[in-house]
Amino acid sequence: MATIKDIAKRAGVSISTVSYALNGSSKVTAETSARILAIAKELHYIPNAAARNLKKQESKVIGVFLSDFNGAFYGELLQGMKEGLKRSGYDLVACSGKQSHRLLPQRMIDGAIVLDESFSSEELLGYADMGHKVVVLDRDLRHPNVNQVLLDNKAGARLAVEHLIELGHRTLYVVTGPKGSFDSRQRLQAVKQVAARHPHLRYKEIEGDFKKASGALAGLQIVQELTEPAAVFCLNDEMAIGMYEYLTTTDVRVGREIHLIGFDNIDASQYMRPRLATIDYSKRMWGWLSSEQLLKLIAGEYVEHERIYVTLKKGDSMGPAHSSGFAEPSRLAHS
Amino acid sequence: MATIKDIAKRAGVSISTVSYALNGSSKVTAETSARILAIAKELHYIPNAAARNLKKQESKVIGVFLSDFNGAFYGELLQGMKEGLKRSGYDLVACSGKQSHRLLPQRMIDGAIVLDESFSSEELLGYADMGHKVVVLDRDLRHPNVNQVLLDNKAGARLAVEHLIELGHRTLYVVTGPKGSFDSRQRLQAVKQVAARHPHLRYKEIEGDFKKASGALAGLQIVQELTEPAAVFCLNDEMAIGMYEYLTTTDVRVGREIHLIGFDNIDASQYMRPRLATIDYSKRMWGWLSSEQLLKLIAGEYVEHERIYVTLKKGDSMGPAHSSGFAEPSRLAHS
DNA sequence: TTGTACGCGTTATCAT
DNA sequence: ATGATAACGCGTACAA
Repeated sequence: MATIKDIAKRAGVSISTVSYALNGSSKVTAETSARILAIAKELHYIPNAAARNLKKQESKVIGVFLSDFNGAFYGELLQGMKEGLKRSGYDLVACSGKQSHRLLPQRMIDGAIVLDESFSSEELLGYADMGHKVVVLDRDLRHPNVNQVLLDNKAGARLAVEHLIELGHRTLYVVTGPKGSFDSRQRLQAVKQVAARHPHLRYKEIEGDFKKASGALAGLQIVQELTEPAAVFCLNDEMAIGMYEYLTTTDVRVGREIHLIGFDNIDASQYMRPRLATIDYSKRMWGWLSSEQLLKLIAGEYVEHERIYVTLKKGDSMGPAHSSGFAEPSRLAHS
Repeated sequence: MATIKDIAKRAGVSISTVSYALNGSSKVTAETSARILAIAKELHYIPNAAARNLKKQESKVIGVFLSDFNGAFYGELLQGMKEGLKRSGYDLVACSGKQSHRLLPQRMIDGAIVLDESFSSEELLGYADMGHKVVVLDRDLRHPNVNQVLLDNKAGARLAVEHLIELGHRTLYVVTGPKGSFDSRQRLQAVKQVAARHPHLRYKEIEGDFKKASGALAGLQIVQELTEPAAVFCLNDEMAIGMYEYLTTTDVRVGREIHLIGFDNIDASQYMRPRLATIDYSKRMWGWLSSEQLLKLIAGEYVEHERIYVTLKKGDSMGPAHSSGFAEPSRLAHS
């Protein structure tokens, strides 16, 4: 490991001259500088991050904390973050698990983007109090050092429910996310608001956990009590797809007896036939904006909370309520 | 930011005493130690990683370099790595993109696991020469500081081809990965070896890139020239699923006119109906073993290269060749 | 228990 | 105008 000392010795100058040369300072003559650069290259010199970080009190790395690495839309989200950091000199590392939280207070990273319910708000506030900068994507957390970049969950849920009401549906099942989920709570709240304005709508909740299997399970339950066409709003696409896949093993047809709509428009949704109706938003922009906000926070700029707008993505999995006459109840196999 | 200096001042002792107390050394009396710990907690003391890393010449973080964050099996793979590091005191961070390579030479991480073709072997060897520890999952790279944990690609490809030959297939399309891919090259090589032993096998290559779309494209091409049942070996599941999904839009039925087998057994494969035949292996074990190997490398232990064994996962997407009579060529719509 | 050198790069200050 | 000296950031660990 070559250090600036080695270079200085070899070049016959002091370490400060080397440092200045390496940092392109005008305090060194062009020739000296060139000679030093040449020697640095020759020795494969690479500055030690620990030393630099210690002095500069920054690492030029930002961390994103995810609940796991399985999330169906993490790819695009992280891609967006990387784009937001492209020209900033910052690098992005993805972390998961309580263990890795230490990177923030220990200052190995200059800031954090959090999309992980299991990262407690108390812990986060503690770090914020210590001066660390955080952007949250999954909760309503107010602190000068915390910025929010949240999905417009309520608008999305409203769009979904109003869409199925317009299509004439009068029976609505809602499959929720886990109790602790901010997104799930917000979406559910909006569903209730809309439902309250439509008293003719029969409305029932089924608890899920945002994972595929819980969607399949909810599907099983719905099929068993199905007597007329029903609309199902799965609060995310993963559950919708889980239910979808379960339904293909029964005689119940999606878009006929059961009408499905999800939330997230993950990659797999576009491949379903009939296509899964869902709520769409740009994961790339979400990531991009998050990193932008964090950079501003780190730079000490004032930033307002941001909201990611959503749109309705129609699909034949959610059709009009009346076209299916339920003429043959025998089709409803209970497998 | 409280430092050991602050604690020392408050406790009326020297910084070295504080350091010993914090590190649980027996050189400090229990009372003093307790007092110091209490003050540390009170001041919300957290050691500065840069200072510690600088002194200890290690960061207790290892990095995994991925080509992107979209990979269908990264979730399980990374989960396996985390398990391998569980009790080691090391944390895992995932990185992507050339930018982030600096973390290794700058010593922000103590070692690297590489699954990213775009991370060049030259660069990697350079780092290995500088003493950095690396585990590669995607190439044959020999160096004292580099360990390989590779899939048994050849066995897998052999299993796949022999399976379809046993089922009576005489026409085989192989959809390859990108040219630079080590996995693709190895799999292809094994295919050729088996094919050479079965001269009656008509065998044709189609170039793909391991992504969904290229599978669909290959499907289009195959359908257009299809005159009798054919077996298709997509060198990974993503392409197989791409082709699968394309075929559902035509009159060609998977498992009848076209028999499909993939490689990887990604999550989505189990949901296809008929199920996608594929080559299976434990992503969790792959990750687990990789991190184990890296830890040993870092510890200076001697480690041999490892190989991840694979198994054949049968599925109805690959049925016997003879059951489909091709009685109605009109079924082959060219949509 | 404590003083202190050390790890390494940055930068203000001082000397030529 | 150039470049050298030294303090600094913070925690570790040896010598005293």
